[in-house]
Amino acid sequence: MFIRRLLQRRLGYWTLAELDKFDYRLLELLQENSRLTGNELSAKVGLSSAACLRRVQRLRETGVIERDVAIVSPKVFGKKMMVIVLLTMERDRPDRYMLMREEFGRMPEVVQCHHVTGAHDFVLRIQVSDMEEYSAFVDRVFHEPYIKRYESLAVLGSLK
Amino acid sequence: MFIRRLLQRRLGYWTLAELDKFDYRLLELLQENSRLTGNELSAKVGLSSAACLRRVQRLRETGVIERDVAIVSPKVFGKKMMVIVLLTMERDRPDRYMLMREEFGRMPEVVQCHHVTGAHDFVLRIQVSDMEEYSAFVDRVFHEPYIKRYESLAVLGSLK
DNA sequence: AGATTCTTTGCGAAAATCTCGCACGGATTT
DNA sequence: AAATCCGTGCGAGATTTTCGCAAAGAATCT
Repeated sequence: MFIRRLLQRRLGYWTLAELDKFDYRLLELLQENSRLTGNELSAKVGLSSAACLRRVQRLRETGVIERDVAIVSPKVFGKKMMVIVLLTMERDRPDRYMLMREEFGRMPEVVQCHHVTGAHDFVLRIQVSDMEEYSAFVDRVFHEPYIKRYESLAVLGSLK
Repeated sequence: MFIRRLLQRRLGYWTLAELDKFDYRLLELLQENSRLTGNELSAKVGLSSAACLRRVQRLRETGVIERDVAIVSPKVFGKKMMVIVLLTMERDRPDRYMLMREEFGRMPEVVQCHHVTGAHDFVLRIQVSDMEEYSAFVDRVFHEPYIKRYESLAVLGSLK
């Protein structure tokens, strides 16, 4: 177990080798439910409560656990409609890519944004309340000269 | 505020009308960081710590907050590669849709699965460690008679 | 309007949970 | 073999959450 600290100190961040089976088990559990208490973790992992919490604490500090979030039922925000958009940009404006990403990051409708290879450039996941809102969004965002084409896929149902 | 409990009792679950601005603010905050303490929430929301926690407790009980999860850096699990797949199925096998969804649900590589309208039928988000693993996944899953076409978009970078 | 009922709030005590120092034991280095 | 470096469990102390209670606000009823 000596490796842990050593590598952490030298590299300043974690690499795979430093996590043992306990860490993986903890991550697995917390990924499913981050509100498990020290005692609950202890029972499932086989370490004392304190040991579990210390490990979790370090996983957080070192960025292995990036953050903890509450998953809110989408219905609540009335954003019942989800759309996946395949976006193709004009090839002559590569400088636009970074700007686009930043802009997408600030738009509340954009739940996810992936920059991809292949026939398209971006895959966006959009969450809106209805078609009207989506339509407005499209007009506002996608009718730009450097956007060549966009394809909207309305989501009928999702898993995970 | 009387509406809250009333509807809750009658319907057994929450509807939009029952959430006030405080609830929305709390949800907004917890969606970003679910580890905020009562005092921190109190300061940002303008209610007492106890009131905040009581509300959050209820949001959880009633399913408005579905669950809390830790977000683990994908690098940690060695799943460094993300691929988005646009899947088109043969039109004559609508019965396959449900089965597919269930199967995707059980595959650990499939992080997300959306059933969509339009030119494609499914949009999958796949997380694997390398091209080799992805290749194996494709061979195993996509080479089925009822799958007409699939398009893989490798993710270069993501937001959110 | 006024009385009644139901709900939420803030406060503060009690319970639960987390953090931290400490001594011990196993592993690695010298 | 001695010294050093973790990680562990234990337990005290700190922090956080839960809960009961009285008071205040709304909604409902007369």
